[in-house]
Amino acid sequence: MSTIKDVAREARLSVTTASRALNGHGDVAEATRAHVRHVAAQLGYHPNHTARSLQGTRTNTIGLVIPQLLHQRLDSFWLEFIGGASSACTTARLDLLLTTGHDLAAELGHYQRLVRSRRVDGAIVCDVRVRDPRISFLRQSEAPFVAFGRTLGDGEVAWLDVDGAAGVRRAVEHLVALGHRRIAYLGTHRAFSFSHFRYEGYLDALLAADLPYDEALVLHGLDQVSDLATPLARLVALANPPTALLACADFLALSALRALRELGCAVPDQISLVAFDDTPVTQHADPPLTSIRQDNYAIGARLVELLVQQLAGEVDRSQPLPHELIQPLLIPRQSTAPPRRT
Amino acid sequence: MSTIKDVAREARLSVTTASRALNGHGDVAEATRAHVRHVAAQLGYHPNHTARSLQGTRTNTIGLVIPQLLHQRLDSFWLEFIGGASSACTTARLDLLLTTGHDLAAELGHYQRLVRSRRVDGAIVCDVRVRDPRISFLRQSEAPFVAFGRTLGDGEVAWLDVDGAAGVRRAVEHLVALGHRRIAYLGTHRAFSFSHFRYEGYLDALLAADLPYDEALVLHGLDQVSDLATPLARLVALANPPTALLACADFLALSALRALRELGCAVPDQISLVAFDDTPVTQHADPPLTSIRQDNYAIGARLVELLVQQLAGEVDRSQPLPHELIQPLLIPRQSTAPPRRT
DNA sequence: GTAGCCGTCCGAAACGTTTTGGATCACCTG
DNA sequence: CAGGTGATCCAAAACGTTTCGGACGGCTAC
Repeated sequence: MSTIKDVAREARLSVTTASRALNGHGDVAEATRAHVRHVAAQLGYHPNHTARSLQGTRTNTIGLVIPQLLHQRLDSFWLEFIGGASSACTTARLDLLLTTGHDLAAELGHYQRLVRSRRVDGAIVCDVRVRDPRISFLRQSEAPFVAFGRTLGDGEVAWLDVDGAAGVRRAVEHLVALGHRRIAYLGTHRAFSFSHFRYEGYLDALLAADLPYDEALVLHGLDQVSDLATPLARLVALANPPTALLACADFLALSALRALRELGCAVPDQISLVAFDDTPVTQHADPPLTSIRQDNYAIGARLVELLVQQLAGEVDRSQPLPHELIQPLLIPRQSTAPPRRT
Repeated sequence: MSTIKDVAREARLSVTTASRALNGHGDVAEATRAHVRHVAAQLGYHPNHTARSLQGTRTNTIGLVIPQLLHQRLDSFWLEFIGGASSACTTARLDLLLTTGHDLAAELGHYQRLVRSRRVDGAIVCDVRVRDPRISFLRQSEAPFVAFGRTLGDGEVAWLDVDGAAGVRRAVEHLVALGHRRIAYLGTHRAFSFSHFRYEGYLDALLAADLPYDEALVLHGLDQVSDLATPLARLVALANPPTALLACADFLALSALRALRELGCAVPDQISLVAFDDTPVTQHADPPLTSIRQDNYAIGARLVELLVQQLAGEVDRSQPLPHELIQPLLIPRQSTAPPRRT
């Protein structure tokens, strides 16, 4: 493989001039530049990226660590997200270093490795927790980063988030408009930031619709491997059972759908069901689920753009870090209907 | 950020000794090593990865370029694949550079950039074409790489592939065992290597089962945006219509399912349907689809392992490059049944 | 004619490591 | 006591690039 020294020697010029010629600097004669270009092309010269990174102090790489997805096959979120991020990286002439971690500690470890060894110029953190050690670390090490999701009390952070509370409010309004007054909530672990805000949206919406809060209608801490049959059976067996179910993640909605089917509880005839995350699986479910949609591709792309801005704007530390709240969309489908008259 | 010079100065030693102490070389006294370690820890020293890469001649990075997925949301293949690759990278102490390309030319461009600028030590090529310019390039530039899929006539290449022909043969045998004799085939563009081999499996299986080949039953060149309603209507309207449909990709199966429903053609009562790629969507479809399963996570991981072996085995160019053929599994579900007696 | 300037070029340093090829010294061996 | 042997350390080169601070010569302006 040829280096710039080869080019310089072959062109009978100094390495400096060869470099400056190829990089379009002004202080080299046009004829010389053309000559250098020609020689470089002929030799098949391409600058060594590593050497460039060492000399400059930019690696032109950003890091993304995502959770290990074994149990999350349903979720097309990540692929769309990655597609958007990667595509935005290409337009910004960056490369994306992708890593997976099987838990939060592993993810933290990866961010530490990437940042400390100067492997990346910046990072994107997703699946943000209410208190997030990855964010604490990145803040403290002063590495540029953008979070997908808000934390609580981790200080000033650049973030982009979907307005989960608003999404849930819209879902509740939709159900209330159909005539529902007993709306159950299926929540994931509230350490996840998205879960926290979606639940807040639920509480807000109840208040706004003047509906009473009933602890019996709220389930927390559910995940991919949770058994929903038992708690749902209990819900349905209540003296005053819910007429609608709001699941704060698509996999919960699908589990719920299956459990309800087994309970002989027809959707939407006996109970309505709303899902968050408008993934293909919820669309192709039977019945297709009413759900709350966000543009995952755009989210990934936008996060990269925010990071790029942060990387470019060298000195304006005085500027406040950007925050962006995206509005999700309610997509009504066949899983919601007016409640049965009793 | 501290460098090894800082460590050396602080420890009152030469840079050489500091380096050798930290890297576990034998020619440094244990007391010295402990001291250096202590100083390094105290200073929060972490070696600069870029500098290391420049000095060694390894970047410890491998490149993966995947197709832009906008129309392919259904496909959980890529996420599982990436998960496996990324996880294997972590265990091999490598990083994964992920890029997307919106077409073959763009993908080629990315491989060229990555390899020429020495950005990566090796690469993985997927979605292999029957003749593949990316593979031609990588071969010619002598970059280590592994292909997911076989090419035709691109010369000696390290590859791993799923035995698509065998998968299709099993599907046909399954249908034949149920009593089907008129089996239609829905194929994607045959430039894709997987498509090529799956179609060959179809032809083989017909021969083995002593069934006649009927051109009218075969559709080629279908993709995500193809209209299946028209060709399927034509199929169903044949004087001697097929009793079973074999789709060589999951998205084709789902499109077919929808089209058949619109045609009022019940699955599996009037026509059986088999899908390739046992993705969640096919499992949750109505009815759940009989399909051919491959372990995408394992495939991604194994590809990385093969690449790592190639990167490690410096000199044994004499050894033949590895080839691995994985056997997929037929998962019978409710979309296949014996043909209706006429 | 000299000072200043512009256009063009270049040597050397720098980025942060690792590795090469000794140097030094104490100790042992015969 | 001379020579050999280890153990421990180090200065300098190397990886491939960009940039800093000139150098050189010809031209213009006074």
